[in-house]
Amino acid sequence: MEQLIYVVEDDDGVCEVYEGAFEDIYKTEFFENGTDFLEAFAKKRPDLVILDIMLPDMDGYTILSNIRQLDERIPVIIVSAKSDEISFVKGLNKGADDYMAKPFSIMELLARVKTNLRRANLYITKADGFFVDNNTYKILYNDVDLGLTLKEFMLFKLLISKAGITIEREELFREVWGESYVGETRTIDMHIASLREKIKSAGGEDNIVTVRGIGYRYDAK
Amino acid sequence: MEQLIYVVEDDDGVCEVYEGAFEDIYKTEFFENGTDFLEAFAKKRPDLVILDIMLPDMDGYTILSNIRQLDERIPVIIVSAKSDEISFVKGLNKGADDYMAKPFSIMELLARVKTNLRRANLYITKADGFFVDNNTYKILYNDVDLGLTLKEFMLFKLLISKAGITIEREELFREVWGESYVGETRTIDMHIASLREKIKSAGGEDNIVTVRGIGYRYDAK
DNA sequence: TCAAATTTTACAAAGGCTTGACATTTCTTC
DNA sequence: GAAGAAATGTCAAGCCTTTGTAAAATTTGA
Repeated sequence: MEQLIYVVEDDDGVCEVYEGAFEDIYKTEFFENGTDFLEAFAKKRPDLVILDIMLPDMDGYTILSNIRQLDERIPVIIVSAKSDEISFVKGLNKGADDYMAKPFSIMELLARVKTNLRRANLYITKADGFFVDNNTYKILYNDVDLGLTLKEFMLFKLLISKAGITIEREELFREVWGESYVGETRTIDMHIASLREKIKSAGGEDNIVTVRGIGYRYDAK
Repeated sequence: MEQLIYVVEDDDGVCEVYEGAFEDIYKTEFFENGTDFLEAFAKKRPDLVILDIMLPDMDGYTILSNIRQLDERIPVIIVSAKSDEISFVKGLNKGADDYMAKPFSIMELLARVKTNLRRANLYITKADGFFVDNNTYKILYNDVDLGLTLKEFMLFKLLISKAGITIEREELFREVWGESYVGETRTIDMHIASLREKIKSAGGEDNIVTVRGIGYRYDAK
């Protein structure tokens, strides 16, 4: 699943360097100022933010505070034009996860991004508005808890994790129930039904497709 | 609560620098070699580890693997004598949380330590009104002693230390009782029950969540 | 030995899962 | 296009598993 990174940076040259380094690995969106960024952030959360402290319209620390108000966990890497240790400490106090002083090697930035994503994604995967939280065994749709039972959770997680791929009944049964399918009861259908029901209740579309004769598939939007 | 840092570093000069920087902020213990460190680590877990890759007796990566086997989450910052990017990547893949190439400013190390502790503390909430005292084996809620027995203490400490993460019954059993779960008696449930009871008596909310089919989880407020 | 802690037993209470009957849809065949 | 067959959707009842709780039995430590 491709991960999304927001970069807040007003220097075009730097942006180009980032773009070259990140393409093919992450999806990136660039923002020249804090206003645009915060607007986008409110609409759609990225997996990580790279934030330049020096911006035309807004103090980077203000942006950081805003981010942290909306989201405690999204990793934020602060980038500063000078190795100003005071601002570094300030950033950390405001909830930054990492800090890099320009100039730095793009390899190092890539590595830091990777580390921070790894940490954040250790237990949470997200797709298409759904958050699969393996810590709590909950799946949220736009922050609404679907209230799934364990079997439903495992079933939906499996479907989402193989989005776009049809999973045979036999495989669903084996993965979720740990047995091979006996092919006569309506057990799977029932769980699919209640899944669809709960997704709809939470305001989501029914993206679970029945593939007659084979099984089910989750289709991303 | 003062946080404990283990530093594995064989260069005395470097150790002195660390000591000067860390005193008054963190409690530090220094180890000259991997053997001593691992022995101490097995006995008492620090809140963070600073690990030099070049050691007399043992490869730093071996130590890292050992740490990760015992604990998934304790932040480990790798320190390397040369800016060798290959070993950097190797460290990250083996589960390091951060990396610093010598020479670096001590301020930067301090900052990294702080960042990593902050991040780790997102998951390990020793706050939330509860104070876990490992010396007296007491847990206080708003200065009120819960009066826990040893098993209750270990159980609750484990739950709190992984706040937000569901712990399987099997793991609870293994961590607290040191055996694998045989799954027939109500032992764990009993202790959970008395924990809930004692927390309530001390005026706390019941933040221990039952995850049916899996285990229990402590949810921060 | 006594008291506290821990474990076990037994039963109650929830909650979730499965099942079977029947309805509906889709596919096949003529 | 119609009829039959096969697969899937739906419903509600009952069963089974898991968890909560009380009390008794056992162990542990002073």
